[in-house]
Amino acid sequence: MEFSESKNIFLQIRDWIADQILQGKIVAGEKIPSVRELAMDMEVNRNTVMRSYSFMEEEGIIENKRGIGFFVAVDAKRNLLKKQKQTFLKDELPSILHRIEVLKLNSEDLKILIQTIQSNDHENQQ
Amino acid sequence: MEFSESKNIFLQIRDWIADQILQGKIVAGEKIPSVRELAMDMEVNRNTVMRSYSFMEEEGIIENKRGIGFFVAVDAKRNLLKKQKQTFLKDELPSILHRIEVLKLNSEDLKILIQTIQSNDHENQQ
DNA sequence: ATTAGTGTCATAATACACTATGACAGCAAA
DNA sequence: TTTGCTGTCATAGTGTATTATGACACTAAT
Repeated sequence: MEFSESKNIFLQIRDWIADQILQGKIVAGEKIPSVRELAMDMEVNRNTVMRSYSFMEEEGIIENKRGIGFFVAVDAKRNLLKKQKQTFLKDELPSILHRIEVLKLNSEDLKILIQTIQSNDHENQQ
Repeated sequence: MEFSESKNIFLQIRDWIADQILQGKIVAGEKIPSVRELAMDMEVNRNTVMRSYSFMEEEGIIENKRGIGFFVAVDAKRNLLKKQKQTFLKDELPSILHRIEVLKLNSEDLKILIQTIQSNDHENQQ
């Protein structure tokens, strides 16, 4: 995995796992990679992955079974959706809006963005 | 100034100055705060501000006059606009799109976003 | 010439993310 | 019971952002 320089690695790992859950690639009750295994795959230290997992455990999106490993919590996806939606609209969107205003980006520059939003309008199921 | 934990302070200072320039609050040729002064205002070390300024000098958006201070470069605004526009569309927009897809945010959730974009459509000058 | 304001350089100390490694306990299967 | 997975804890080392200070050269104004 390729990491960004500007953000802590253990948070990027967390974000990656969370994204897997939101995309449905990992479902509730399913086991996630062991600390050692993921550390190997991502060419990262065990302690760093451990930190990500501890962090996610406190958030309640994964749970530990002693001697076995970590598993996706039952309401992980629902909680992640709620929390991230709130974070995005409240914290990230304002800076995005400011960016768009300052850079004077118009409908043509952001055609893909508008298309993406509109395609979500036609999906009312859940 | 309030700093985010996740990003380097000297980069946040750079972003702040760049934003002032893009907004036209500081114009070409104008003097920006001295290293010591800005450090005081932002409650940050001199060396940290110095790092921001050195960084911006390498980028060509500010210039130094020995013994006097730093000044906004002539093409600073134009260069910043070009560079940031490119960075936004190429690096940041993709992750925003992915976020919108995963969180299934629709036109109603992002009403303000769409309005902001459309208001830029009616500004064809510059 | 003196004073005060500029940037600049050097040094040391602090804080923290990340790494490297070893050791130990719990669990499951052979 | 042994083997091989799990997580967990402890310890030490590295790199780097940030802080804290001091000192020096340049410029402008008195």
